[in-house]
Amino acid sequence: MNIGEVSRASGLPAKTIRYYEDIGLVRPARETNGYRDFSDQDTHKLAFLGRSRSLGFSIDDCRTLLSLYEDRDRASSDVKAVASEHLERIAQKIDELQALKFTLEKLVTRCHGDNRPDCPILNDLSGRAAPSA
Amino acid sequence: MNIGEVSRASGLPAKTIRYYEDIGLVRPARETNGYRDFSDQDTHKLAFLGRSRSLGFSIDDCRTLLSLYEDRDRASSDVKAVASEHLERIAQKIDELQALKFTLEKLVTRCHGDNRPDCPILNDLSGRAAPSA
DNA sequence: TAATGACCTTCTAGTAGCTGGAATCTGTAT
DNA sequence: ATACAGATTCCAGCTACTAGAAGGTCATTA
Repeated sequence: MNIGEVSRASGLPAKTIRYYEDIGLVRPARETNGYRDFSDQDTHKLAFLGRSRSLGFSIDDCRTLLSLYEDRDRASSDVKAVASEHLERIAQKIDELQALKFTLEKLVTRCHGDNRPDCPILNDLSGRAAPSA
Repeated sequence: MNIGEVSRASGLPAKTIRYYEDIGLVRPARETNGYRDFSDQDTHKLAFLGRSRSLGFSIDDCRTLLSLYEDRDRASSDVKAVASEHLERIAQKIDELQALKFTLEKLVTRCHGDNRPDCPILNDLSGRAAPSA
């Protein structure tokens, strides 16, 4: 399979697939003309990567997951550990963003948003008002 | 004021302050020995930047906010617009992350996490199970 | 005076994960 | 023959810093 087909099949841009080869996530064969020749397994691997990335796993996590996936003797606890840590980071990120959102909402609400220059948002940023978070 | 003092005063690492000069956010004077010489205004500006960045504004937003801050005739509606858009992006990011979290939680819960190789997480990633999101 | 150590300078390169673009080759259809 | 799609490589750029190297400056101490 040429890269274009694999791209359509996996939903990943060709550039991304080449990049994944660059960093050693896939190793497609080559045809005599130099074109990459992807096996079904390569394609499957790329779909796996696409799904993992879409769930927010880092490339490094993906590497680990992929090697666990290919290890028929892995323990599911190893997989669970990777996913749990990732989940933990996401939960933390959500908390941070929610705190930001809360602060920004207060500031935006307090700003009347008209033609006058007086602005609680700038006052906060400049440290001239008690910070809201 | 030397960069070290300003760093302590603003809470920003010296490296970051130099970087901010590089990209034109501050333009401190120079002493004869080549050291940067920060005015109170520079320091204030850096504190403004630090607070803005801590609220998650992009450098580009910071640039805008800073110019609005320094424009005594600005309309507060301009500031509010920048902040509202930022808020919007944050809210959207939170939504995305919550969807991820939901999916991952389901997967992690379904995985028993023991010594056996069978793993619903890998099954999902490999596309062998109906995706959970 | 010399040495030490803290502080400052500039420069380059690296981080994550691609993405865009240029220059060039291959394959297919007209 | 020509056009055009699709393939190749390589280099640069994106965000917002951060690490590190090589070296100059300042203040204190022996």
